[in-house]
Amino acid sequence: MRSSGRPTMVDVAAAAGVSLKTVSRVINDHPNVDRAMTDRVNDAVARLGYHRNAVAASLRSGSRDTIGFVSADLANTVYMQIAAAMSSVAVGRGHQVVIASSEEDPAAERRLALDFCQRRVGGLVLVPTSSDHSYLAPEVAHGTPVVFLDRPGHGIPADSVLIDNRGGARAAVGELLGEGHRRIAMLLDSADIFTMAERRDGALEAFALAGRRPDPDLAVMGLHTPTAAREAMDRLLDSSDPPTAVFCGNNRATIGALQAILPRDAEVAVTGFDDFEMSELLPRRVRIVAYDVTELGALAATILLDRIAEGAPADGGTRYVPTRLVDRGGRA
Amino acid sequence: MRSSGRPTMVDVAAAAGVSLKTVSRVINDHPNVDRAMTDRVNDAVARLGYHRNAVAASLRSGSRDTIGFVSADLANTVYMQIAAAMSSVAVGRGHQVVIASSEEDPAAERRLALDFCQRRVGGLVLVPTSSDHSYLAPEVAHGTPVVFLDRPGHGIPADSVLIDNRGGARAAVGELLGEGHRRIAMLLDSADIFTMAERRDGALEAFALAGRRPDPDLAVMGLHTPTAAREAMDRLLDSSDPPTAVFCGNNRATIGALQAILPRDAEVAVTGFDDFEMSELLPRRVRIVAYDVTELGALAATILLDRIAEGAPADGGTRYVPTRLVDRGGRA
DNA sequence: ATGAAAGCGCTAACAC
DNA sequence: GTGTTAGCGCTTTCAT
Repeated sequence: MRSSGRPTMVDVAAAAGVSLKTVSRVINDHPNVDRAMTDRVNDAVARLGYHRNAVAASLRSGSRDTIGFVSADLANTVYMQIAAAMSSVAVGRGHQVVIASSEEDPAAERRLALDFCQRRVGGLVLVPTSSDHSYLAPEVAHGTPVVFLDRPGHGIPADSVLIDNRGGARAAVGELLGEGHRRIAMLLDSADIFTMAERRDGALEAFALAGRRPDPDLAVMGLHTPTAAREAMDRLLDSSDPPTAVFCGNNRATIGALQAILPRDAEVAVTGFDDFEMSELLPRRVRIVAYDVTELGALAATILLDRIAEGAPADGGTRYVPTRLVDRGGRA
Repeated sequence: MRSSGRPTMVDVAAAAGVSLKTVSRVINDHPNVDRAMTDRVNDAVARLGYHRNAVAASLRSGSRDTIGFVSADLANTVYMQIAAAMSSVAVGRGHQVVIASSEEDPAAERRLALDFCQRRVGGLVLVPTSSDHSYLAPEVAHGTPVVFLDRPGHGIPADSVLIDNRGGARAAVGELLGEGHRRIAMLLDSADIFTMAERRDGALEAFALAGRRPDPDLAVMGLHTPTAAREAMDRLLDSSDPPTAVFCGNNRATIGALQAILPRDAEVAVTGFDDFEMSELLPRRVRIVAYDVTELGALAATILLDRIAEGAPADGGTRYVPTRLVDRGGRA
């Protein structure tokens, strides 16, 4: 073995008295290697404590068995669950997942995505923060497929995996309207966020289908935190003509609304988008527009791995993960 | 540019009419490069759409700016939060994080950890599943530091970052005893799990400090799911002499216990280890032994990156993340 | 301040 | 079935 560092295939070959190529064949489980040779090589490997250098291998072979996941916000448990689901699928197919978070910063997204490309990932899953992904065009052209997750991307051919935001919101608000609710509050984050705009539009579709118009005073947008949602809900409840129901655009809004509603035991039907841990333990009935987060991640990973395997460019197709309206809480 | 594939530094050098080395210097922001040269190179880079190949660079330089995280169970939101915190710290220090999950399978842990080493990660953070990590001894000896997270590892020099399980449990049960509770149930997972054994021992210490003995009939172990915990709690509540308080060893146990307690509105003081999303919305007071999950991940990443930076082997030290007893719920 | 040559550790061609 | 040779794309001497 060379004086410094770990043993290499050359060292193993020397120790086993065979050629470098034979060692490579044994290490990579190639067929057509003589049994005796294999044993001699394996002996030397064990003796020297040899481990294959995957970096060198992938440089030479051009193999790229890593996929990069650029989340928009890893603090959000939903994206972490997605990352976990992706990792599970990827590892099962001989890949691994590298994660990073743009923290909703377009510049960071770009930096991280291009950095992954420099490291020669086999493909990228992106939760878009920027509105233009043409900076990735050269990478896609050179064979790095991209899958957009949760939000659509722009400027490159890529697949997308989205939630059926519109349908979920339409079903939720539709059910409230069907039950006779007329004063339905809406607590939403900014409409600049794709999912929020979609959910709002779905809710409006439900009003239209019921032949009704939403009361603009009951719709509050730009709520980014549970606290903001709680304060908005408090104001609505304190008004002279409070809502009888509320539709919350994401789980932060739902949490905030409940923080306002529960202490005063207000009679408001609560429906929210996004399920959350422990929702079943809530002290009152809450309806949730739920979807299979694991499916979202697994689907994105599967599509990406298929693209990598087939070496074909993305066709720009969009897959929607369905939602369903479920009952939570109310058991206490 | 060569016929196939992406442009390389050689292509850029030819296009700019400079040497390969000059290109390398410009790309890597070396000082002492003439302004005119820099411009010519940058021109060629832009024209050819050149991107650095980080795989080739790290093969030659031996740099290793990735850290591997082998979680025991990525479906567990706590480990996902930890991964997110690690990624955040690592990216801030020019590294990236690769994640994988052993799913509590020692063989998988070994396979994943060694696979990361083949890919020449700069270091490993491991949530141990196996009880012997000597399989990593050659890697550690060759300069790959290891940090154990949440559970101690064995057989190699490595740092550890653990929660103060014992102290947290002692404080929680101690407070219940101090309030006069004498029939305190304990719902725990298997004692084979390090954290469970520690939490149980901490609870027993509290009893000892109070000069009391726990009732063995009230201690249920091996509860792996919320459902199992709920059934156990139901049985205890149905018994002739039910407990007046319960200490739950993890958040799954807490959830199960609440699922039993809330519907029947039983008068049982609930204390549980591990905080969870939405715990503040619970319809009754619940005390939680909480800790800063982000700190746990950030600490592990920081220690590992320091080891990598200093090139020094681990000293086998253990850092404890403190716990604190907090009040949750009871606002409704 | 710049360049020429060597080589990181491995796999892909091609011989034999 | 096995060995020889070349070279992946870059960084690192060392020379100029």
